[in-house]
Amino acid sequence: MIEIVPHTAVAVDLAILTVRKQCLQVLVVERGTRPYLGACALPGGLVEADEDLDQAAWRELLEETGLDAAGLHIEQVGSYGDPRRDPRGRVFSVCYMALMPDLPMPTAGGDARAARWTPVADLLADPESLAFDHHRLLTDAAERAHGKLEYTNLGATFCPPEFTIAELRQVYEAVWGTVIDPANFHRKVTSVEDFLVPTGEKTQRGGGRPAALYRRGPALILHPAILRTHTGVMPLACHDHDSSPIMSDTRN
Amino acid sequence: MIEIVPHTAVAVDLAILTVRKQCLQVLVVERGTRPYLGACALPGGLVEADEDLDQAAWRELLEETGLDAAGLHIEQVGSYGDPRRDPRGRVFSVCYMALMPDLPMPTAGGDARAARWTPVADLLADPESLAFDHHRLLTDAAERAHGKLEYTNLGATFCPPEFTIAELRQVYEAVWGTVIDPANFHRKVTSVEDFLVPTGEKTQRGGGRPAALYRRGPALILHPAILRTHTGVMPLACHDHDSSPIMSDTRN
DNA sequence: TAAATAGTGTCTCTCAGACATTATCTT
DNA sequence: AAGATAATGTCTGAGAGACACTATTTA
Repeated sequence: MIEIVPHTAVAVDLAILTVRKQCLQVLVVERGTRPYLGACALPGGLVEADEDLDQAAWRELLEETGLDAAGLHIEQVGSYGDPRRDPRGRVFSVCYMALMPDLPMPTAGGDARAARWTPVADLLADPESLAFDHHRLLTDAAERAHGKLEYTNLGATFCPPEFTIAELRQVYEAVWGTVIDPANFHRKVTSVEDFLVPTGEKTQRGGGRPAALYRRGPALILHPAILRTHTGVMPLACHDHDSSPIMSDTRN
Repeated sequence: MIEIVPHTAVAVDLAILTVRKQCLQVLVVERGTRPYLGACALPGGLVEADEDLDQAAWRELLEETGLDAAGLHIEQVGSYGDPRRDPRGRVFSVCYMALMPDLPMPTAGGDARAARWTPVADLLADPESLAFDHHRLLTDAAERAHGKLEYTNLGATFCPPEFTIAELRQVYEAVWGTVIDPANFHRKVTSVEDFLVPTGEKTQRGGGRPAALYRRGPALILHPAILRTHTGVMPLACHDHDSSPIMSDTRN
């Protein structure tokens, strides 16, 4: 019954997202082989013989970032199977989205390819900015991330383990490209049950009154969702277009 | 760079959903080959050499239902790649969800397998009810359908081209397993811009005052979403567990 | 002190849910 | 007339957005 399609490969590609410098950024690698030699692409690789798709995605994430799973979120976005999407042959690709805080990467990953953070908006603005059909993959991943923030607590996965409400708000503003009223945002996120857990500590990272620190709470689904109608639209451009290699990492 | 994983096949499986007899139902086929000979499964098949995933899904839908695309909605749900999900070898599967009105099927499909509508709730209640990992595929597809009704106008794809608001409401009640206040539902769907287009005609399908007929409007995204908090929960059981073959179709 | 940021209070508007009321058909 | 269903009206409470105001830090 099953007839094997010849030369069929299945790959997993990752849209590893973070918020750096008030801006949604994605980890891209510079390709060291043909085709698309020298072009940017989402990191990824073939699924191994005894691997599940999720396992392959976690393995790729570890290889690229050197970071372990701790607190990260990973989620399948979709699959892509155009017969001509890879000139070398039939390669199906499953795209995963990973959300992580703006961490300094321990290593540059297993292979020698240069990995760098790049603003998502810049890549989405140019359909030719990424190899293969990765522009479409990134479009879908960014849209998924946008939607997930509305009705889940995944925004906090972009923050360090302890964070202020202002830091969380800046995540939402970066992902959505909007300006959010600080007062209303504060009231909203603190009123939703189990969304935030106060640590009792305070920080003076900013210039003004110290802010309370929170951890991500156990609530997964937000009800009602955070977003209704959005009013203020922020200039989507990032303040800093630095696509620095992840070795020379600087926290902001 | 690319090393082909041996014996890799990619299939597309379909969760073809409809609302029949006040109940969300899915088209299942009886397997005519091993493994899982005689068991029920979601219809599907291998992606052909020159096909995109979406094309393969549309082709399978046509083969199973004999119906053309007219007004139907199809959407990728997810991909499944457990190495042991198919005992014959490595088969990745991409699950698609299709939504259609309760139509009499022109033919029983290309092959001789018996295709029948079955209540989704029955299948979900028993993890062993479907072959392979299709119980999980159906779980994910049903959850996707549930969510999509909240913030899109896809509920209307379960209805015939012209429908009454009561018929649309019964779709929502069937998919969500809830009781919805007819008055509030009427006010909601008629107030959302471009959600429904009145035809100007009326029908007397019911016993009371004739209802106005509508078509599905051009609005794709509902804002705000229909569902907030749900109160009334309906008994999920279907009034009729008839899993009649699609040849002997009776409209309700 | 001024500037900056954190956090609270309050007003208004929209909308969901509950439910009464009216409208129009069949029997 | 009685019953059924369609459609509208009205009240209430929850919550979003706007924005004034207070609180607590640094320069």
